[in-house]
Amino acid sequence: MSVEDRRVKRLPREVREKQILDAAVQVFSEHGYHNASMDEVSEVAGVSKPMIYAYLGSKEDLFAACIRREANLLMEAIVGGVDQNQPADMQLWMGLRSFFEFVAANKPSWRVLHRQAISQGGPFSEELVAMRSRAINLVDALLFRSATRHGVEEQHATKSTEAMAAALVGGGESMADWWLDHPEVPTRVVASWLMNLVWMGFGDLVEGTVWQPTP
Amino acid sequence: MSVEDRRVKRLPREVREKQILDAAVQVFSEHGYHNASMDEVSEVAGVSKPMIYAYLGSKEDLFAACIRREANLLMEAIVGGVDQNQPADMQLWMGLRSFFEFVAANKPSWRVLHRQAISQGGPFSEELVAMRSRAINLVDALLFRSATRHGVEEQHATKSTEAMAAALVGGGESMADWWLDHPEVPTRVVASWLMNLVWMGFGDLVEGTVWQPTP
Amino acid sequence: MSVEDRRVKRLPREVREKQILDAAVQVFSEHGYHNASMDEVSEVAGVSKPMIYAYLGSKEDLFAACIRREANLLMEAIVGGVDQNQPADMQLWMGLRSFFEFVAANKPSWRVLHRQAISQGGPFSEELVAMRSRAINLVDALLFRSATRHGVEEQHATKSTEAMAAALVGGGESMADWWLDHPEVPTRVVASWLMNLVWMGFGDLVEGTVWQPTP
Amino acid sequence: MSVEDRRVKRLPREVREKQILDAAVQVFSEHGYHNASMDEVSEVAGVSKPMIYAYLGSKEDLFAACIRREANLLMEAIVGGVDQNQPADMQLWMGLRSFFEFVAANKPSWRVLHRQAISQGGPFSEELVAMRSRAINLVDALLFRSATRHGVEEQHATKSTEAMAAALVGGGESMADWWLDHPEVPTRVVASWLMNLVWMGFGDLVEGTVWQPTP
DNA sequence: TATGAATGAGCTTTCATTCAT
DNA sequence: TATGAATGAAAGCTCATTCAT
Repeated sequence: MSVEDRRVKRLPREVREKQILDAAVQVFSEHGYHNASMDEVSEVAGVSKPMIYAYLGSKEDLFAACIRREANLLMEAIVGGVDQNQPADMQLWMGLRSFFEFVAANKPSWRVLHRQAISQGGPFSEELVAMRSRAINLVDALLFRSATRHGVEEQHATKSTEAMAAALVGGGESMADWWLDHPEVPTRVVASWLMNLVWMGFGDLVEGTVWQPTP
Repeated sequence: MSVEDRRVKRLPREVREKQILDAAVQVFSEHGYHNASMDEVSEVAGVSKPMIYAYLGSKEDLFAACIRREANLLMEAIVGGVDQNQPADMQLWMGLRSFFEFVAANKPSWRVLHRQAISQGGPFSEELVAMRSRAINLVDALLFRSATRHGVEEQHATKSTEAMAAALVGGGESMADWWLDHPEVPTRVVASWLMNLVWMGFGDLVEGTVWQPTP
Repeated sequence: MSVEDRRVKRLPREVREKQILDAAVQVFSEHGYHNASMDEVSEVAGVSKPMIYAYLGSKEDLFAACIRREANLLMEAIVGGVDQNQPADMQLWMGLRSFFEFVAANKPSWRVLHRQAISQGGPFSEELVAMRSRAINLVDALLFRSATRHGVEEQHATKSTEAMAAALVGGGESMADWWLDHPEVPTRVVASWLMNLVWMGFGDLVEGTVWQPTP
Repeated sequence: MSVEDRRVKRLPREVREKQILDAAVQVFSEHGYHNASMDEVSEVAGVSKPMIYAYLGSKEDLFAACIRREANLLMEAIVGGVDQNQPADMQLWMGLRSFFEFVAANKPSWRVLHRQAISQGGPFSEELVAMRSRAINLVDALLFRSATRHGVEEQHATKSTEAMAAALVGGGESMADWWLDHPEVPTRVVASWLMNLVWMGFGDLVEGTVWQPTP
């Protein structure tokens, strides 16, 4: 019996669950949530449909499980890449690098997270919005701490840093998307562009150098 | 036949098409592309399904038509809000303001464009990517002109400004989304945050003030 | 085009609904609720499944509609066969005859009502129990009126006549079932057996002739 | 291994079979034949599914085994409650009492027998009809003996007593059902109602007091 | 032009049943 | 003996799409 046997039998539950989730991420990332069929997932996973339902539940459940797993992996990658003892700018920089590296190494995961999850209402957005919030909060904390440390009033800082964090996260997502079509650019470079854009602009703002429309 | 009849007959094609597209945008924005049914579109439009197929083609065609129309409206709003004779920063500023105002005034359109269109593969991404490209190019042109004018080498500027433009557009989209949940913040303020973030950071970059990781 | 064309096209809704209900009664009576498949119903009806769902709703709804229709037909047959101006015994007699005649003429209806409906919990039992109640009440009213007229105390009569009515209805159902296997016996005769059994025994009871266990 | 282990291993076949049948009766009575799943039976029984198949065969077989067992219990209860040396009326009376007492003491059994078994075609009706026949024959024998003893011609008695026995059994079933919703009425009372209804009416019939429609 | 009537095709989900250990 | 792991097969339901009028 070859080691490569596509259809291995009687595996423990854990292993099968991983197989299924892997297949699901792949299929969802290729066709999108709605166009993906459970048949294809089962085929790719090398597992019959009833097993999927027995282990992971409905299609919705399966998709949610994918999102949860991938979102956790992504956040772990980012947080794991950051040294909390470093200054704020270095933390942001390392976070960005980790983010782009994760995307580069896990394109299907990213597609599921970015494209599919957002567009499906209710049940999933919760999972997704939760992760997005974590990311935004992470960045927001950095910005906020940095801003107040430079003398900006707390009250004034609160909302603007949150919105900027949202913009940064969104900008990162957008750049990651752009990068999918320009893979020849090293992720390091892409990260540095975003870093510069955000950190310098933010620094200026904190120091009172503000752009204002000429009236 | 009373003047009040909801279902008016024998209307010219243009009017019918508008009715249908309006209904489609509404329905797609509420339920998403896949969960939207042609039945509901026809019901909301007050037009029978065969008419929809006769005038706008398949569901895909209909969705594409929605995107095209809304994307054009959005781009027209942005371009129309910008005075090409103004300096680059003012153009960007007015563009941003117009963008956020459009979103505020056309939430369903925005939802269709931002959430639904992105997540559907192939057929639509073309329409959508086209519009996104127009937006990115618009911004890129501003940045590029400004960068080279300040002495940055063209070759070096090309990719970085494009990526930054992508980041700006993505950041704008993300902020627009954030704003949907914080409508009490005036769009003017949101626009100014993004403007500052981008323009100042970009200015520094152009002038050689660059953030670099401490090695 | 032959008049006998199995698949006639573009019929008005009413006609299709009747076709579908007819087919459903037949199929449900043959295979039972659960073993009946919507595919077979659609095949027998000469109508595609989507029409069934469009017109009659889910399988449950369809079954409920069958029961409702057949139950009404049965009750109408019984009530229609009874002359309210006749004395109680004649009313009961005519009701019994009509009942057995209906069963003889509509065996599938009866199977659906008697065998299938009872065994399916909740949703249907309501429809069914409603009809059964009507039947029991009908009989109960006859018995009760007759009993009190003969001097039995109201309070005492209430429960016993209701229970007896239940027994009569159940006995009727049971006899109808028995008759399905002995169709050579005229329904008239079967009806007379039940009539005698019930009416005579009831009459004795009313007159105080009571059987009691010898202690 | 603790004495308290729910799941005891290596039990003799008899015990396992009883466990399984008990569980099956419970589950079938709760959900009905079709809605009951083998999974639930195995869960309730505390026995894995393969064991069920090994011991009792398919779902149909299992159900048939339930019916057989419960039917036998019921018939044993009835027969065991009757003293064959008593006169016919007392035998009938004791039988009725035993019947209602069994129903009161074994509601799940009764539900399986009365509601579930009847509605499932072919395979089970045989088991069920067999028991029903035994009951009808039992009653029929009593009635027939009593009728011929009173001078009714055998030929004439044959069919009518059989049909009446069917009616009595059906009436009993129906009353048992009625009683499930009126448990405050003592079974003794219910039994006496049915006894009077049947015995008195039958007695009249035997003595030539016959109800006849006025022409 | 306009539509009620109609369907092919496909999807998710469930279950009785059986391997392999 | 006993079971966790696994599946073939089918059922209910929906939807985009098109006739026939």
